[in-house]
Amino acid sequence: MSFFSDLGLAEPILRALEAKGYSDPTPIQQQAIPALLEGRDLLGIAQTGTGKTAAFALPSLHRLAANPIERKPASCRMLILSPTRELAAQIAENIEGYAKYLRISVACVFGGVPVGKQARRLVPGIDILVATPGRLLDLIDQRALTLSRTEIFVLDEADQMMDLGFIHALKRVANLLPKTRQSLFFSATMPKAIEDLGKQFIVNPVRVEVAPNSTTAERVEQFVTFVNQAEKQALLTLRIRTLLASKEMDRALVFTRTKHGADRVVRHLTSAGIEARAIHGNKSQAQRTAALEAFRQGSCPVLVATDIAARGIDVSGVSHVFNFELPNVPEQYVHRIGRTARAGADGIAMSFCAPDEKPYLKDIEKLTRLKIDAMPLPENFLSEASKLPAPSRKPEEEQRDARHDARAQRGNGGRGGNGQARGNGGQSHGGRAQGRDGRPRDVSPRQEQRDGERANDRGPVRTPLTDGTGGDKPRTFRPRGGGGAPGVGAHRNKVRRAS
DNA sequence: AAAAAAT
Repeated sequence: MSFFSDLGLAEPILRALEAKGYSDPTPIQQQAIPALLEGRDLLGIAQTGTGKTAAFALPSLHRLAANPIERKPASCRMLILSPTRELAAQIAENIEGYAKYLRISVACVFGGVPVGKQARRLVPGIDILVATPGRLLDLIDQRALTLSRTEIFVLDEADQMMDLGFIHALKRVANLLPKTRQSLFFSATMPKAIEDLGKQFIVNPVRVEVAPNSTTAERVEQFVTFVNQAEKQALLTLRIRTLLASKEMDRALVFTRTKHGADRVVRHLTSAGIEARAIHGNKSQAQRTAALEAFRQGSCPVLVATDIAARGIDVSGVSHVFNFELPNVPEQYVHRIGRTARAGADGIAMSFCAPDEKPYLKDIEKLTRLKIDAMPLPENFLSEASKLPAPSRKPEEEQRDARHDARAQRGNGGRGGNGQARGNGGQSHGGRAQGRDGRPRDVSPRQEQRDGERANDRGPVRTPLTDGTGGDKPRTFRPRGGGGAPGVGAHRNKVRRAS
């Protein structure tokens, strides 16, 4: 059983595989395809890069093509749900390739782009629909789609889809599906609680497990460097610069904990002359698509991402994954480093661990049953770090944020929003710019600027990065709660939360 | 606590 041709798939499917150069099924495909051809439900546990998509797409294509019932308007015969737009697009693209020689139509719907074209595509009905949950329900509510004739339901990244933020939408979708259907759940990790929850949606599934629960991708070499949060940026810049210079690095994916953090890292790298782009949920869909495309094409060697890109995203030549911050859900670590060492290639994962992240590292090592080797800081770290330039600012974005804050503070005052753009620099709003307690609100200055001012107030600041030699960018290192104005930080948080 | 996902 080591060829696709032994698995009983229809000839046009085999031809498409041949055209792609695939002849041997991966282990998960060997196990899943026969069961799925029989119409069984399936719980698939497999690391990414093991051929998950083909494992469910090939037998489903076979079954759909073998039973060519009349296409009904505004319906789909097979529905695949994905947690991110990029992953949905990638799945659809792969399936289109496998369906090349079949009369099977494939569509993909997700948010962030106009809905009209997507809705029109569904009018005559579609065979295979790949979707993210929000837009799918939107189309259903618009009567552009019904799930009453769906024969096959696939949940990719099932554990994430059953997370709190998704479970509601998932339950709605599940309720709209016919009772008799084939259901497939796939996930790289499958914690027990999630598996139990999933059993509500599947019936007597075949369980296919390729790697033991939560084991780390094996060919990824993993390291951890213990470093203060304030020094991480310099460390990342220097590491990437060295790896690029020595041609050891093809593409690097850098994960941050927050969307803001991703933008910050990009600014630092860019100002150090390293081309980098960010992808996260606050970017427009156009920006997200462009960033991923530039990364894929190779015109941009560094992609900085939130966990939006942790799962499934398949880009060849990702030689390095950096965890700028450690994920606090250990499973997420396995997903992240699975972006490298794909399809037989090697990969290196370098994690930065600040003192307060050590518990997360423990969790990760426990889950992967692996002790991650420590990699020391470069010998010349301090002196090299002090030579790095200050990051560039992003004025438009700052202004937009500031305006947004101000508007939120004023309440929804119709279209008064452009007042601030003209002239008086915002200060004249003082009368209204007050917190709820009536005290004047600190509207404009950014935290970095405050840091700078404070540094000047205090005279020379000894920092871990500059050796106290006073580089062009003083990096202040302020112990929490120490020094003056402890209320400022909390106040700022309050303001930001109001937006 | 953060991120993702509809407008």
